Amino acid sequence: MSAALADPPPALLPVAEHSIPARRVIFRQRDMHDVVPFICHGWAAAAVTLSDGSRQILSFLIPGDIVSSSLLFGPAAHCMVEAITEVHYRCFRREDLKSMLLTDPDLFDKISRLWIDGKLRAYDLAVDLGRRTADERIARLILGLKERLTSRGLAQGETMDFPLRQHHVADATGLTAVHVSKVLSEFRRRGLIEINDRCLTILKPVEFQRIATMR
Amino acid sequence: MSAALADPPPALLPVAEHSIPARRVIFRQRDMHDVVPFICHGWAAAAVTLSDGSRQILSFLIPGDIVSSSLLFGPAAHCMVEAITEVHYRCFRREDLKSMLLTDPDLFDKISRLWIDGKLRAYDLAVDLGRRTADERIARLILGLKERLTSRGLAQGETMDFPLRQHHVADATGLTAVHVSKVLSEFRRRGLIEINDRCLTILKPVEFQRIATMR
DNA sequence: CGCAGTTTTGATTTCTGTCAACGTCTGTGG
DNA sequence: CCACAGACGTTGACAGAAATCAAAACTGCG
Repeated sequence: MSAALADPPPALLPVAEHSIPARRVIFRQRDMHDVVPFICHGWAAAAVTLSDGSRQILSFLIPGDIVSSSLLFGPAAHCMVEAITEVHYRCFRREDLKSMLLTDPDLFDKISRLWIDGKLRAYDLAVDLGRRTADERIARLILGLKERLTSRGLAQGETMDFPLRQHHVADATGLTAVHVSKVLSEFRRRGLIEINDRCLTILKPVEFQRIATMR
Repeated sequence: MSAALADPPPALLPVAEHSIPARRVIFRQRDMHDVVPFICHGWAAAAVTLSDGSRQILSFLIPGDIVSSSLLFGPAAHCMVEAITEVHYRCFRREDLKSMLLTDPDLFDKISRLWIDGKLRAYDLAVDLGRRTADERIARLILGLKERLTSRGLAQGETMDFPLRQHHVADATGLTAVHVSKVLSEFRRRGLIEINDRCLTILKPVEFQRIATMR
């Protein structure tokens, strides 16, 4: 189960709410903020862009996620965030959160959990990118998303929303969109998964899981 | 400059000091601890091992590093730590650190800095593994280590201790030891670096830097 | 000395990227 | 309602990067 601040502390009032259309950048790598934004609706991606234009997506953000958890501690976001679908998010003042943090040990634990989870996911990503094949990476991405969605009550059994384009999958797995297309086609051909209408269903959970955990 | 707790808070006394010989595991992925260990001498590696035996090194630990920064918040280390050289480290009680954390805002900032740095390095690693070639990854690993050593006064100009075996470099960069050997040979042949006696010197800093930042 | 761990080198294979062409879908404006 | 443009997805031929395999030399050490 992944930690999330699905219910922000009731004493805390958002200072702003925003709505952003799909494919729009929410904020850039060098931006500074004194607010901490939480996603309440839609999907986004946190990414880094290299000077040759290639991108690495570090994490997909779904409802309940902090947009950039380093904003909890300082004004630097450190990565670019882009809306995938239409996104609604709410901002809280960092100063408010910080002072609550020091007085409310419960909130402190919640935030620590959030941080540790984020770091573990960053490490998992590194392991995937460093040591796994294209098939494994893609299967693991899908299963990881499904697990996170499930833990927030946002999945329906083996079916889940899947608004990602193949280039998102490519940018997240360190592959090219062309290769992602080939791997997904092969998954479909083998009857492992099905993608219709921006929804993904895992048809053979056991076999699919095996691909993700080959090593 | 990378954050480090080179000088632990003076009021805090280590509850234990240890010395571990080279190549010995300091602790395992599933171990639980109520102490937070800091390296005071030697190099170690934090790694994850997959079931087929392949490993991904997530970070090299040098003097001043917390052995596993997730230990600040909970008893789970989440990865294996192995000594590369002989290592000396000191342990502090998590409970002591935690209660100081809530009273001493200065320490709080220091620790936040440490966390953010750790996470940024995890993200950098993911970007390197996902989007860069073997040459770039190896050059960046070397330069990253040099920078961290320099910021702690542990490097001598363009020369630094380099106790890593080629398999360490391979495990950290997602490559094989064979390929690392070929790339390092090529670097040497081009007169970019020199490795003698477990010491590495960057002979052409500008050119070497360029390899690391090609994209 | 002998042994285990390391490094080097070359031949070959596998995986993934690149390039290019084409088909589909979606939303927009006439 | 249709035409069109841009984004997206698919496919095949080919190229390139790194892995794998194998053998041999080197290193440090009990």
